[in-house]
Amino acid sequence: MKLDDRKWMILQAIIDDYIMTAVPVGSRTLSRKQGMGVSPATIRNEMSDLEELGYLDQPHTSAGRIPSMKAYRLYVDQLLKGSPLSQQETARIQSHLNHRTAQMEQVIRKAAQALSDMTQYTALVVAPQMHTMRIVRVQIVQVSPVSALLVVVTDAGMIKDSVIRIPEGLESDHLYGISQMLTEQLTGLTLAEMRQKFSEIFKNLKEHRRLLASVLDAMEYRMTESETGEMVIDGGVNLLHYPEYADVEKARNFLAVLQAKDKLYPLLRRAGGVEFSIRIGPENDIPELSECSLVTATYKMQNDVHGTLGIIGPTRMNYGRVISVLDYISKAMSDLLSGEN
Amino acid sequence: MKLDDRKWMILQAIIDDYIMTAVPVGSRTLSRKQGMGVSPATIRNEMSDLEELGYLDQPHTSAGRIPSMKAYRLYVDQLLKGSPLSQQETARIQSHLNHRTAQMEQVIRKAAQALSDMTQYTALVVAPQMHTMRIVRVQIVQVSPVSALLVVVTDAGMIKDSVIRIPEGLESDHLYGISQMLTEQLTGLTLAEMRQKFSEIFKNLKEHRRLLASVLDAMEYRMTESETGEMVIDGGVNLLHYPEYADVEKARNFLAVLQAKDKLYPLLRRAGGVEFSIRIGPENDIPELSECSLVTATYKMQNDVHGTLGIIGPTRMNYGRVISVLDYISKAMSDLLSGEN
DNA sequence: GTTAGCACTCAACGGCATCGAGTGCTAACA
DNA sequence: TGTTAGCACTCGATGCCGTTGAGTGCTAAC
Repeated sequence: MKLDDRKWMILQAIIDDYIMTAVPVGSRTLSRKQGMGVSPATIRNEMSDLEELGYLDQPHTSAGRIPSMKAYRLYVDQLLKGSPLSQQETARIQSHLNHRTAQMEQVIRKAAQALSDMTQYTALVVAPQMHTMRIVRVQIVQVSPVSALLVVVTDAGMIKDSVIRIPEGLESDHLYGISQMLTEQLTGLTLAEMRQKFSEIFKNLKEHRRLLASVLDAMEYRMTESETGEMVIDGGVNLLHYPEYADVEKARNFLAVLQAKDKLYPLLRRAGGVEFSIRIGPENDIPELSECSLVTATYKMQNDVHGTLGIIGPTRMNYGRVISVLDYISKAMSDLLSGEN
Repeated sequence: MKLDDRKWMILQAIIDDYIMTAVPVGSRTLSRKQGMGVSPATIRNEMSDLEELGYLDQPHTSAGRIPSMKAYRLYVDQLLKGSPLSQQETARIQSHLNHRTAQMEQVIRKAAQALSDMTQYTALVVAPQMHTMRIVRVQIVQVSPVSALLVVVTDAGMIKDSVIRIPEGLESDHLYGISQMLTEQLTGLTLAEMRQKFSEIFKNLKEHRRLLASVLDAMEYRMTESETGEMVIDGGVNLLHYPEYADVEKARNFLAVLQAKDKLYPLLRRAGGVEFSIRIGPENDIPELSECSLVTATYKMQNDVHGTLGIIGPTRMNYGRVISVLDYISKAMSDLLSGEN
């Protein structure tokens, strides 16, 4: 049996309808739709075929049909034209993003807000992985007799700072000097390379060991922490609007998964690099999310460094819109982040 | 009619029971409890009195009684001894807090986690208000030819940084000098005073106007932003465990309120300063939270600067435990934050 | 190949009886 | 006078139908 034009049109109509209503769609409802010049009976025959082909499921005998995962797959692979956003919509996104967003963290947070606001699903945004970046500048700023702020700037224009404890009695000018030295020594190195370099520095330098140990410690911590640390989730509550989560139990489980960022993180990471990735239902490996789909896109910073942003929603999500929004926002983020910093 | 000892004991028992089970408690259930040496009939009489006195409500004729707001008020005012935490519990809190928490923001975030983890309710923590603090140090660190990191340290030991745009062609040493000047000029000033000082500086100084404008702009922004910006909420999902939120509608509304930080913020602020504040049901002014109670405590930084932390839970929350946990964590935070920074 | 007709299925809904925890009242008791 | 046993009553919760209606599959006619 082949998926001819009419079958394809009917399948498409079923998916569209189900995305809108979350209610199994029956032959009669479908035939009443304009443009569908056939009787319910005909549609029933086609539906029966589509079910046999694996594109439709039937919750129970006397209910309508719902699209199967296979149908969604086909749908997103073939059907998507990603209609461009209206001017009002792009303006709305810009109003989210344009408000004082210079810092990485803010860009990420605002982007997540924009995403969840525009799609009404749940948004995820992760920062680029630190350890692929190279150090460009290191600066230690004294903030009290015993503590300082360590500022590290990477080639992607990312700024990370951490409070470190310093030995008492160090002068501000001294720290400035050490900063210069560190910048000189570490420029161009990645995390892994940096660690090695540090043991060299340790060997050659007798002074300031405690200070340098603090610095190394903080740098390593910040760089690895960002593995799961720099993920922002927004609009988790949005999904509670959909009938799929009319049951509190389900809602709670879903929100609990969002809480466990360390489980979510690899999911986003894995999708990194590709422009778009769509995982429908069980295609994502978290069992609690087997009734959700995850759509991700990539944004870029300088030097080919990239991060990921994504949307989690019910499998019957509005893929077309989600892709349009992701597309627009990822580009907007890239612009913000790779512009002159 | 007076609230004699037996009435008081019965009321107490009802509240305790209701806190545990969320089910209206009846005379028979109560009489079966050990230590209650009277028959259900007697208890019924007492209950009837207590209802007349306004301490008990009856959802409907043939249900048990539930404590009224007035009862909770009495309960928390008189009954609370705040039993100290067990060693396991304090250890668990410490494991939340001790992990690399030097930075203000982290302390706040971790404290919120600890709070929600230990109580299983929803935790709120707000940072101290910036504008009560005084500037101790200002430092501008170049991070690229056109941008710099502005670091401001306050007398409470709080560190704020923001990326600012700087005119091209400025040298690192130059920025260092300007930082020194700014530190000198601004030390000891609050936000309001600072603004004035700046116009003075502007008058006397012809150079670097664009840079200084950026600095002022960023400082003002950061200081006012922190009004609602520095609030962390954790464990919003926790409340979905309680039968009060078995309805998704209610759950969603609750979570939506948490989203609107700007509404929550004044609530926490208002309670600032007092060691403990307990607002039961409608005593907090947010209608959506009229079935919740808010318990807050205060933590201190250096120089009498203080922030607030609090718990939101159902009115039938375990006040005793909540107070114990708040007490412990607020003290732990104070220790962390007012220690040598 | 399409459509009308028809018997069949099954979740959803509403009515109805039952159950049981709880109450208030009264009368007996210490 | 306070306490308790007994009893009729209330009312939400639960479970059991019967009905309804959207939907299906099959068959026969167009």
